[in-house]
Amino acid sequence: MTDNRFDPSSADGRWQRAWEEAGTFAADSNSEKPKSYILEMFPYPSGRIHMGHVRNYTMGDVLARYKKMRGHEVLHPMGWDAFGMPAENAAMEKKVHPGDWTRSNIEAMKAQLKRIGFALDWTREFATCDPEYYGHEQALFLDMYEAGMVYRRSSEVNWDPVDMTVLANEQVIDGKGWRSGAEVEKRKLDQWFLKITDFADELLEGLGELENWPDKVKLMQENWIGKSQGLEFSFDLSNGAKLPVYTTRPDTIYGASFCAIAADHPLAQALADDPAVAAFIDECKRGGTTAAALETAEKLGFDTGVTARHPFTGAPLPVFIANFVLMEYGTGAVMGVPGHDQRDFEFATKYALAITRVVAGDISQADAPMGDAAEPGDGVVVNSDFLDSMTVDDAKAEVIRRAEDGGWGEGKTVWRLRDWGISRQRYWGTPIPFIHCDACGIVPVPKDHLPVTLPDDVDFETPGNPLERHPKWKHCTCPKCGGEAVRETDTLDTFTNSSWYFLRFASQPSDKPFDAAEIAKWMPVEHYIGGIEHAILHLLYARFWTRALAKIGKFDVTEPFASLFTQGMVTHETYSLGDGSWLSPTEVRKDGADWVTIEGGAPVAAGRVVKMSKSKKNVVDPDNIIDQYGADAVRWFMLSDSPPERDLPWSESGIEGCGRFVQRLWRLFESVDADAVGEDKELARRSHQAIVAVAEDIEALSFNKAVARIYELTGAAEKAGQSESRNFAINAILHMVSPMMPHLAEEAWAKLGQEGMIADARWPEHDAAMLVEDEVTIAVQHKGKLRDTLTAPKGASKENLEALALASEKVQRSLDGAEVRKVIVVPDRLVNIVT
RNA sequence: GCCCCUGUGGCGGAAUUGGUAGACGCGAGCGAUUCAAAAUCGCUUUUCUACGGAAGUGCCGGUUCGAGUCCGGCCAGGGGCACCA
Repeated sequence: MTDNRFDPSSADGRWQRAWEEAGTFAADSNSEKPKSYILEMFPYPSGRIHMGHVRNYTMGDVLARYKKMRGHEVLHPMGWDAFGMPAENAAMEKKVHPGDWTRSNIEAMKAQLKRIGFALDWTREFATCDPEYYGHEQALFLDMYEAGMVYRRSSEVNWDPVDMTVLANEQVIDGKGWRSGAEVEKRKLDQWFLKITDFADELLEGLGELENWPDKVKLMQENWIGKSQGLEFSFDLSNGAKLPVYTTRPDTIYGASFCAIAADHPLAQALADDPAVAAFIDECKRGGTTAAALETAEKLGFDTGVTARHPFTGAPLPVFIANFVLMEYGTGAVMGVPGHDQRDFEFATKYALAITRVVAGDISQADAPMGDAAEPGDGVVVNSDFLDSMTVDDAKAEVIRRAEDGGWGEGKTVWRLRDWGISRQRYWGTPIPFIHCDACGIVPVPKDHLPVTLPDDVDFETPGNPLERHPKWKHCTCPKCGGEAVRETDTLDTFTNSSWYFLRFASQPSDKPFDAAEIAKWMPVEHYIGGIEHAILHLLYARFWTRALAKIGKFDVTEPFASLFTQGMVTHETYSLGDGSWLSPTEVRKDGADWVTIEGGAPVAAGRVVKMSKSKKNVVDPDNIIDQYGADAVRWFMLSDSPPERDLPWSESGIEGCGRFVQRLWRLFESVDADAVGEDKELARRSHQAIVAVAEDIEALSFNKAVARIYELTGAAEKAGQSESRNFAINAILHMVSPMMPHLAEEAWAKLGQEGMIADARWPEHDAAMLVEDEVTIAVQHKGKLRDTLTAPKGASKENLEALALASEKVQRSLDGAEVRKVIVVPDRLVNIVT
């Protein structure tokens, strides 16, 4: 008796080795074929592959394998985003070297990835902590320095007191460190910066050409870059100084009743000799920056006694130090227009300042009283002398024109985006390749001295930067004067590592970061797939690096990722005991309709379906699932049911269903009678239709729809009697599932006596003539409701369809003798009778 | 507060973009096979129904011969930004 089951435990590994030995997925850049670069965001080597990785890489894998079947030369690489703080945390907690910890994690995760059978080109694998990689990164950084894109300045930084490092604005969430969760402090430090603001305009404009990016991500980047246009002008102050302010509403200038400056504005600092002023400034700095604190924070001001002269009316406006004005945005000073800005309104109410209407619905409402809130909306300008009855937009332009003509102000664009602070006081990162010399100042490390490598002997017993404390590492000679000097001990933010890795995958010469000709062959990435959490940081930085390197003349690519796909999370039900403690899915079982613990049978509450996380214990380990069901069932599950951009709820019954389908397909493949003859036209037609539809679905990344179509055709083939058409259908199914369930497909391919591997096979051809149905089902409606369906030959005339519809007994019953006023016929689709 | 997205059976979700709502999967039920079980196969599964039908895609209204799809107004859930002048 033959065992007619597919056995993944023997087949999976066998085919994985076969692909590896044949070099099936190694990309040949000299190939004449059209090129496809498929990339998933490379993982941080945290220790284990989780289901989120599996979902991400399965999607990319289906695309890579499909593209190969379509005759493309595919680059589908994998590597490791290997620098970062968890390695240092592990070093501190477990007394291991960050490098050793990282490399053993890579080892383990690579073995896990290989078990899933991904079509990866492992020959291009690298980790960002390889000195070769970060050495080239240092070279690129020096190129950017030479091009004036890097600078150093003393700046107030976000200091994380727990991790003892500086954080980028992007890494501060609600005033807390993104990793430690500690309240972030302000400190002044000399920091390295990348001039991303020089690229603000093109990064914003470039979004326009990214047609295949989700609107959501583009919108988030647009908001992050935050372009606004307005007027910058200076008030003459009563103390003889000038006060530059920035406003996006110059049209409301006649409504200004005060000025407000930030607590750390130079003018405020100059007045800080007065203890009352100093006390107020201190109070402003203490204010929390959390969402909740801001929501409830009262608008506070301190009248400096100085007044500003209104540029048109000459009226004296009081100048306040105010807690709601930010030094980092615009000029750190604003004109307060209470009538049409909510913050100004609240401030004016508190300090009894004039609230004047200068915008109204129309000119006749100029004297309409203000309500209990500002009116920031559109309208016409009133109570504003020469601006009266102009639209808001015209008035803006007019005020800017007069300011420029009068030489007291100019139209200006202001960005929310700040320069990217890249200094990190950390060991496990790319050393910043600069040397500090007392005689020569800051000197770049000569390129032939690169890489500046990290020392191996480091101690993590005390917090802070181990490079700073290292006895020898930072001491060196100045490349310029040969005198004693010290190295820069800051390392680069890890986001720099992931800002160009896709270039290194495409081309990896040893003597330079990449080769322009090779980059031209592969870039841009055709499909980039990863999590929505990188919508701003990583994706903005990678776009910036690509544009910066293009500007230096490294290549012609401006946008690195032609199409972006952000996949949803893998979620799972949560389980908890009465005391609120979480239980892992392996600790519970279903007892009838209820959940109980496996040990002890205690009642368990099944909670919300949320992202798999260690803290909620609702994680499922891919390794265990692969042991149980094989790689193909897991891959199939990842593609089934949920649209890829949405969350995928993991379920035990779902994976079981996938395991069943793997066996069902195997039985179908085994049922092939190679000598079968005869045509089954209906099945043949459905096969051709599926070939077209599944291809379209895969190209649109609608894997759930492709899966559903494969189920349908499988069901039809199972029910059909033996025929050539049935063999054609099964062959089509085998090819269509091969990107999704490659091990099963190879095993069946071999068993059916086919040459070579299906990984090298082509996507099946369809016959356009076979797609057309000869009969169609026509819906018949009356009063907008479906009354009957009828079968008609495709292309039947309107008259025929109308006659057929009216002949229907059900339709006649519904008409009940009513007069037919109109009949709408949509050929091959429906007849709608109007009475 | 501002901006954006999403609401369809018990569940995940389809619906050629204005043309038969609920494909496909999961779950559930009934049956076949079996000494029994697993596995497998078949049928049923939106709701109500006086079995003729009627209602139904978060709610209210509109446009249309026809609305899950378009428009207006709500409600709920999720996400992003956040004192950005």
